[in-house]
Amino acid sequence: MAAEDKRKPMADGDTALARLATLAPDRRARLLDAAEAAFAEAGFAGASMNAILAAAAMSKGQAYYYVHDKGDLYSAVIERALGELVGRMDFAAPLQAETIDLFWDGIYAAFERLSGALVADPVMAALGRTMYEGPQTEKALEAPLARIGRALELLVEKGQGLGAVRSDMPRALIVDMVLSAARALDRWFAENWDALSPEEAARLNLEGLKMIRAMVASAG
Amino acid sequence: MAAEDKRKPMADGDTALARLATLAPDRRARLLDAAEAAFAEAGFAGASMNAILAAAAMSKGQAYYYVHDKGDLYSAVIERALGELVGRMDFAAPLQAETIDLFWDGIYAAFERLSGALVADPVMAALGRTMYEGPQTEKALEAPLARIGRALELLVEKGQGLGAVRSDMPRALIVDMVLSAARALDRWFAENWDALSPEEAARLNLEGLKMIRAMVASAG
DNA sequence: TTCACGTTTAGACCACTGGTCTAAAATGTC
DNA sequence: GACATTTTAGACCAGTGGTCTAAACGTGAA
Repeated sequence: MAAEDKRKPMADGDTALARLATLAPDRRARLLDAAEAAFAEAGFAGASMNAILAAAAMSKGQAYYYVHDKGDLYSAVIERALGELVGRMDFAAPLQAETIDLFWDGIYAAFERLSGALVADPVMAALGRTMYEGPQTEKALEAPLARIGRALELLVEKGQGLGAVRSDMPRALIVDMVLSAARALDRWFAENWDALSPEEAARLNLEGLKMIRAMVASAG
Repeated sequence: MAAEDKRKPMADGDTALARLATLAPDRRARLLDAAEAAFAEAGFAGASMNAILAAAAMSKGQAYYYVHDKGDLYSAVIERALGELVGRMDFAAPLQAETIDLFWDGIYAAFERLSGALVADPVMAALGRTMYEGPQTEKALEAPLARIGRALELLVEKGQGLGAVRSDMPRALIVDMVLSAARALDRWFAENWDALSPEEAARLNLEGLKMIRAMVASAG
């Protein structure tokens, strides 16, 4: 607890995570797979480290050699999942758009791809719902979220440059509100998917994005 | 674990919560106060039941006689907090509004009151952030959230009647998106409050509400 | 006053949690 | 082969939410 303990606060965590990167890919995958399933099903706090390790056939000493914390493990899981997701979204088109309409169309397409991926992969969707769990996850998510935030911020910046997105509000606030509304939309879809005809689902998805657009579009 | 154990699944919980209602008000308050502080500081999972009971000077047997669960205790805390909050908001004006402008003005005023209350009471704000923690809280929140959802739904219904709110999307979805965006707005305020001048804060608050309005307003 | 009976309280106890630690095993390196 | 470093195993620890038994308390009848 002494101040001196904090001289290199992240040293242990860093070396541990660095080791994780060098772990044989199959063992690494076994660990992350087991953790991902557990977190998705029970949330961060609800998932049992012991159960994860048992499922991954990994001893405690081994695991805590490659990971400093339950939080570290969680970060690694999220980071991997996030990598797959943003890869699927592909924001190249809207980022290079030269008109407001092309900008929005590109975004519609990217979010449609994301939504499709989440609907097709309920584990990933559940994992995403985990991310607002509380102080413990919040800390573990700093790094991964910063990355996705930067990506979205780039998008908002581009939109502001085109005059598509309002410039009279802090960019970070706009990013937050868009993310939140988008997640609400997605959660609603996840919950009501079975009761929707494909056409209705498509219409609501597009219309939901238009609502978000209306929220952030520059006035006039 | 046998099926027969579930014949009356909520009986115990119900009787326990019913007993809590009859507990002497001061002891009840002592318990709920301690729990509220703990949940606000550490989240649902992070808060220690033992610590709460110690702070409330209450034995384990006593507590679990009045409450079936940690979740039950959490529900009780949220319910009490929610009661105070909705009391402060007062939606009478917008619910009786006869023009679109009056409707929105009433809502602006109510949300301004809410925002003020949350800013003035950081414990309450932290408690609110707790509510998306995961499967465990979600279950405990069903009852309290249903109540607030019904209130907001009434509001949306009124808005649709006036033509202020779009009617081409499921009402539940609109409610979800509004709640999410509003919470994002509020969280952003909580985090950036210190860096804001009062005038800027007021402007952003109003403008943020207008963004939400733009999102749900009927087209044209 | 004494007894009986339902309600309420105390806290020892339980299985399990995430995390630490030591000692052994494995793996280089000369 | 000998030595040092990296890696693994799992007993162990304090603390968790929750259960359970036994005592304390209150109350009305005899």
